[in-house]
Amino acid sequence: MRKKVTLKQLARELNLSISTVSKSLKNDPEISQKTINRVHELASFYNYKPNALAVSLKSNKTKTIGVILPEILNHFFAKALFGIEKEAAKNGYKIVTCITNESYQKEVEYVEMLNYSSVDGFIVALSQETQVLNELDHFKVLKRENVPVVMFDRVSDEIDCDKVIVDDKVASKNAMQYLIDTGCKRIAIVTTIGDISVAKLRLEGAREAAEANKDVSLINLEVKDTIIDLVEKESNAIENEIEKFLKENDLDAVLGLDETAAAITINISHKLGYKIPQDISVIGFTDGLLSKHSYPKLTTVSQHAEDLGAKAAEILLGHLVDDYDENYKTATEIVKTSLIVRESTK
Amino acid sequence: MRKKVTLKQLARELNLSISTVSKSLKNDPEISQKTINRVHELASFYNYKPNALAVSLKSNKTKTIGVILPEILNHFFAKALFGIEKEAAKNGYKIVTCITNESYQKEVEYVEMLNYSSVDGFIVALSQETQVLNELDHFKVLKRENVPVVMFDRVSDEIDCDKVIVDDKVASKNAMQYLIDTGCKRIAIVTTIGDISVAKLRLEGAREAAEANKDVSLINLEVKDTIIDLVEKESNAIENEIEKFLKENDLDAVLGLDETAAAITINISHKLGYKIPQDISVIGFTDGLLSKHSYPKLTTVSQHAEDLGAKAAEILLGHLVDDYDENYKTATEIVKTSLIVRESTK
DNA sequence: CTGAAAGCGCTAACAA
DNA sequence: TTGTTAGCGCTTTCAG
Repeated sequence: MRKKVTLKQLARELNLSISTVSKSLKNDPEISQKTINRVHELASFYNYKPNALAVSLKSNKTKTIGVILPEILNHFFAKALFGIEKEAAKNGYKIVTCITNESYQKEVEYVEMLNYSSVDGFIVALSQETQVLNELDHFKVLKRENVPVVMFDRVSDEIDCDKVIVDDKVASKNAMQYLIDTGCKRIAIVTTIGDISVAKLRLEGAREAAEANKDVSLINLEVKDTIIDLVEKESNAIENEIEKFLKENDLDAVLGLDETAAAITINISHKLGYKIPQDISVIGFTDGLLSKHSYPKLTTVSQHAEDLGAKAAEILLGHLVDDYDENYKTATEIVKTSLIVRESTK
Repeated sequence: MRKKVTLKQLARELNLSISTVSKSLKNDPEISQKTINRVHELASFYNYKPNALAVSLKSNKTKTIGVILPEILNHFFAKALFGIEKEAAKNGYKIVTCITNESYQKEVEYVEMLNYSSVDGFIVALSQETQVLNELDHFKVLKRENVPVVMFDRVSDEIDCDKVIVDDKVASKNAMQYLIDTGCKRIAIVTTIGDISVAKLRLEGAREAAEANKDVSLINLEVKDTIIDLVEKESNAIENEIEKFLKENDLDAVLGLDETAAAITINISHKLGYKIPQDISVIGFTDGLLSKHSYPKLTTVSQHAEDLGAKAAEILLGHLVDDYDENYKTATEIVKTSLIVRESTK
């Protein structure tokens, strides 16, 4: 078993002191060029790399950011993670990812664990349960210890930190307006994620658009089920509920507040013999795989998840530089959504 | 800014030496119960947690495992990651995740970076490019340094390490046989992932099943496109190619070697007015979101990605215990697949 | 130009 | 029962 080479060993082989070797590796001008060359040569011969742990212990920086996500089996968060990872890698940072599975308890544990592993900062999207309980002390600790946090998508007003969100309300309003503009009058909202902050905003936006057009009626179905169940189960319960709802209501459009709701609506419509978009228009949220591979393809609100993740990472990394002002004022960045019109609307 | 409390501070406040405090925290029997109690009390008052970096530097263990995935915008890998994360968390391990985006270069960089961050071990699924180039020196380095590696799904014979795979050949054979058993005779194979190891195995399996039934004919379409493009683009090119293929060939079944291929086949069939499964049966691989939310729902080979990930983690963790035998013989674990019959087959 | 020494926070062998 | 010391690998100040 070959062990990793250390400064000490290089120093010994070169008959130099550890500190000289260390400085040489950094091309410190106070070291002679000749020595610097000798050191570099041997170092690259052994493929020397400084031990990251030791550097971190000394510098109190790990070049690691903790990412806490509620789910990963969800295109939106997967894509955001992708954006985060890309941005982090570009700047020589690693990410350590924890998935709370929408559990408050897990979230608390992970925040603690990562904090004690000395991550340099956090990127967080809150779990559903955390949002419902509105318990955020675990983040207040970070605040007190001055660990930078950036929240995205699932954020909380209780915590004063940088945030990156999507303007869900406007997005939803626009989507609704699009349906209205294309002649839809009896529009239903279908959601399977009623509990979380973004769904509430989306609902509000849709309401506003509907209320501004007096001949439009809005019907609301909230499928009571957690997000996790949806992904894990065959989810017939949800489908049945949506089927019943579609049969009982005479609709000409559905706005799904999440991708699954929209996808299921499309499939149930087929089953019931409704033509899309002739009989019924459908719009969804989150431009994921389901939207691209449904039939017909789904018109959808794209939240630009990757950009969102990248943006969150960018902001966090900005706080990780040396000369970071402790008393700076936090900001909330709003990433614009766009309505991607495909074939499920007129 | 409140800083984290250290042993030193506890020691000072208690008028004890650092080592006494350290031992007390571990309930070392050579320390008096009284002292132990005092220490514990103050420690929990300050919510003391040992600095993970220092512990790691000392012990040469980080309680972190490096996970290298080709993609994350892919249900299979996302699910595997979920399984890994769960298993790791259960054992007090963190994971640091890197996404190669199917690039060899990135894979090399990440392996190096994580190795020099002293992860305790690796869980890897090879990138497409790595498999095509068949360049695996970056893993041989790990072998030499005795860093445990477990590969899953996308593995290589060149590397002697534990592996967790799915029996793709058998799975594919069974899927094919199922089509044959339900009366299909003119069966096509559609794939968009021809380059990677698993696709080749799946193709082989399908061939074997077809050849064993002499009245069955097999037609093959390999859509030349990388996986990444598929996910990122609207991918009309692929759809057009599949559409042309379906029109030109008189088929009664399609076996998609990846989920996307199967999902697109279903949608194109709708477009062409073919009834599923009456006119054409479809089977896919990877029981992801698309399979559950297609219409009709897709009969699919489930690779049990979560179990696969969990298994890989379990094996790796087994090597991370103290008394690990250096010269143990590596093994390849095969996770059974199952055919989930839904509505896209007779 | 080079080296000795202290220290990051912790553990563990050894002394007292 | 408690404390001293050395050391994990590195950086950095200060001396030589």
